[in-house]
This record gives sequence, structure tokens and C-alpha cells, in this order.
Amino acid sequence: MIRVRFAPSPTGYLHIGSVRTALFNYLFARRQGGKFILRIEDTDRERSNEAFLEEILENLKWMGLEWDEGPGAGGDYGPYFQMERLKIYREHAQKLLDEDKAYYCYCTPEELAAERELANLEKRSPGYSGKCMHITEEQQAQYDREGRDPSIRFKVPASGEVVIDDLIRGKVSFDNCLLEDFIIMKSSGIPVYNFAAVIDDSLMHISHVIRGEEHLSNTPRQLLLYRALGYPPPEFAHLPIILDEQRRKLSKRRGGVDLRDFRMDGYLPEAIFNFLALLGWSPGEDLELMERDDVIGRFTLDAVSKSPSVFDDKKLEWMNAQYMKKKTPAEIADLSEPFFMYSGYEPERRFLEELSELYCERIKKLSDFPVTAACFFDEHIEYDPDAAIKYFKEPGVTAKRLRDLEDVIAELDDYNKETIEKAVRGLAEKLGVAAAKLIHPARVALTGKATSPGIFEVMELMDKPAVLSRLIQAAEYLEEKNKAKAEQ
RNA sequence: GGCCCGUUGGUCUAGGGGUUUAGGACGCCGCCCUCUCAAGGCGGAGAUCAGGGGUUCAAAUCCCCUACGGGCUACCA
Repeated sequence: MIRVRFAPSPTGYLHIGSVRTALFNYLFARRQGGKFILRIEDTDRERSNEAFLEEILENLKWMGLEWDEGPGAGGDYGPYFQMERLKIYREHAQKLLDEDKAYYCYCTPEELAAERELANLEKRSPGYSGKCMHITEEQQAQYDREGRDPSIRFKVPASGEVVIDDLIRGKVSFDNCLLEDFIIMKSSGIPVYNFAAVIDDSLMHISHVIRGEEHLSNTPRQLLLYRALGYPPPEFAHLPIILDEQRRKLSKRRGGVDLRDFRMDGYLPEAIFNFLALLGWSPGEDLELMERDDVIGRFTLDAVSKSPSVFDDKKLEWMNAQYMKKKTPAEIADLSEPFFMYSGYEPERRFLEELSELYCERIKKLSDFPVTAACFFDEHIEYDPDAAIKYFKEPGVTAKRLRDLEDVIAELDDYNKETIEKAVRGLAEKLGVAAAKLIHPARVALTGKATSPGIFEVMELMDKPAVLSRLIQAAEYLEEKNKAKAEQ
């Protein structure tokens, strides 16, 4: 039975790199007909908190990465919160202590830090000296009397090596002598990551540990622990990490790095799903746009690349636009409503749907929508400087044309895009100018911008009174400008 | 510092000894469409396959070295 897990710690928002790790675990489980397990590693008491937990669960669901076992899903191998498993870790630690595979360490963090610093200064490697390994009983009693809580360290075998046969990277070996006796239980009685993960993965019968490459160097420690505990180790697969455009580990870019940032930016989960699947994995057939089931059907670990990949926002945007185009106006309306609300607009449902129809092909992400369609909501139109330079450059003539346009439109009884177009083109002919001479200034007058959806559709949806008032507004603005120009 | 991992156009990648004048996608540029923009269609520029040594009749593909990038080296995960 294939069993994989995603094990986030609730110490922050769900990072996009974590989402990719979760995704690959999910894809592998679904492809292999296995189980996808969610385990919460909440042993960092200082940084963990409930709000982050909720946020992580909610975001995983939003991505459609439903877990088969874990918080809210039950399962036979719980509890799925590490803080509820302390007894288990303590028993395992005791076992190692009894078998002389671990020992108490009474060094304080301060002492250890000082030692490390000294080692650094003397350019020695900063490993633990092992001085508590042979502590005398009376010394121990003394420390106990002082009320010093010991941590527990694992006794790393002095010689030998650990070989990992990574599913993505192949054989990787580490020499034991490079490893220090690392702590497995903190003095607080809470296990450290390497220890807890090994025990949980064993007890939860995890068959494949698929995680970020940053854990590769931790794996020898864990393998030693499996050995000491007598548990068979799982298979390992270390995923390449995701870099930002500076080729650094994805960190505080301007758009953010947490899933919530992308979500608030208006990216669709299916686009992120597709994009992330292609980050470090390839179906091998020049396929780009892939439905969820298609990705699942083709996913294999050996097609995962070894080299880190740079997160390309532009490609994500493009992919998002592709998925947006597949949506119906009704769907876009549903999805974009919160974004309008956030911008302070309260469009009526019907109207929003019509607006979606007009804009769905030209917005890349939902947060663009209220911004580009602002002219439908704001009474006062701000003219984009570039647009004004381009189409308002002859204020006198342009004002006149807009007045003419206003007249023609005001006379329209049957008001729809066909009649509007006919009227506008008719006026152009009458004036002996290209229709564009009316259309462009009108666009700036109505939207404030040099670009918009088809102008006749815009006019139709904006409705007659608003169109007229905007034409007047622009005409007045231009007349004012013309006067100022004449006075110069 | 030590130990690990990686290196194909700006980016994601295909390709795993001869089929490659290195394929696709994003981005970029141009043309078409057109009331603008986007979308769409068509076309183009862009890679001495990190560098250097080998192995081989033949290397992007196998081996070694170097450089560069990244990760780990916590009583974080």
C-alpha cells in the first residue's frame, strides 16, 4: 500500500513551495491508488498557532488537495497532531536510552552556543563535543538538584556511512563521522523534528517520503534513527526547490510567496495546480495545459527533475488567463464578486455577469477585474495621461465631436450596441472623418483609458445616461482646456 | 569552513551515446485580424547543451576536475 504524507508546521502561512510538495505527494498517491495523509508538526511551541493551522487546512482544500487521513478526515493511525503524540515519542526515547543508543545532555543552549562560537573562531567544525555522554552519576544528580532539565541526544555511531537511494537523485552517501550527536528530545520533553518525523512515518506506515530538497541532508540522521529504532525506512524522494527570479530560495518577492498571496491576487486554483505540477515535473510530451486528472494519470516520480526551478510569474499569469477563458461569465461573476467588494464596488449580479462577458478575455487574474472595469462604477472619470496625450490632443475639435456624439446618442430610442454603432458611424460619415476619430476620444471619455473592450459594447452596458454624462464631462474638460490654451 | 545536491535559450522544460540544422511552452519582436487592448492566427530572434579535460568511430547524453548556484550543518520544521 502506497502511503504518503504532507507534514506542515503551523508556524506561518502556507508557502507556495509547500503547496508544490503537497501537490506532488497528492499526485503520487492518486496515481498509485494510495493514501494521502496530512500530519501536523506542531512541536515548535513558540511559533505554532491555531490561526495558521486553520489557514493551512483551508488553503489545501481550496487547492483541491483533499487528504485521506488527518485533521477532520480521521484515520487509523492517529492522532495526526504531533503534540498529541508526545507519549509515543517519550517511549521511543526511553527505549533508545535503555539500549544505550541515546544519552541525557545537560548542556544549556547558552553553553552550546558559546561552544559553537569558539569552534567557529578556531575554525573547527562546530559539532557537539559529546561531553555529556560520559557524565558521572553524581554530576547528573547535581544537575537534577539544580533543576536543570536535560535534553536527549542520539549517539551517532562513530564510523560507517549512510546511503540513501533517493528516487529522484539516485544513491547519495554520507559519512557518519560528519554527524554530531544530535538532540532528539528537547529539555522541554518535546521531540525534535528529525525524531518525531521518523517515529510518525514508521507508525503511520508511510511508504514514500516526498519532500523538499532541503531535507536531503537531514535524511542520514533519520536513517540512523530508523536503524536504531528497528523500523524499516521508507523510500525517499527529494524534490528540487523553487527559486525566485534572483535564483534565491523563494522569499519575500513583491507579490509574496504564500498561497494566500496568489489567492488574493486572483489566481485560480486550477491554474496554480497546473503551473505547480509543471514546476520540476514534465509529462514528457510537450503538454502544458493539463486537467487535473490528466496530470494525475501521467505523474511519475522519475520524471521529476533534479535541478531547482525558478518561479515564473509571467507564465503563471498566462496559465491563469487560459483557465479564465474556460469559465462562463456566470462563473467569473461568482469568482470576482469578492474582488469587487474588496474594491468597494457592489455590482448587481446580472450586471456583473454581463461585465464578465466583456472582460473575461482580457483579464489575467481576478484582481485585475475591478481595476480595469473601474469606469463602470466611478462617477468621475480620471483620464489616463498617456491616453489623453494621444486622443485629447486637439481639445477644441475633440470637444466638438464629443458634443456631436452626445447629441446623436441622446436621440437614440432603441439603445443597443448595433444602433449605437450605426449612429456613431453615421455621424463620422456626416462629419467626413474616420470613425476612429470619434471612437478613440469617446473611449477615453467613457473609460479614462486608451484601451477597453469594444466601445459599442461598453456603451451599451454602461447605459445611456452614464454615457451621456461622461461625454459631457469630457467635453467640458476639453473646452476648459481649450480656453486655457487660447489664453496662453 | 565541512558535507551534500544541482548546472539545456531570459524562464519552465523535452531529449539519457548516432534519428538533432537541439523540440515545445512562457516571455520578447514582427505581421494578420481590428474602433483600441486583449484573445486568436501566422512568422521571427534567442542555446558554442556552465567551462576544461577524458572515454568512444561518434557525447547535451558516460567519467573526472574546475567554476558557479543552492541546501544542510539549531533544544526550527
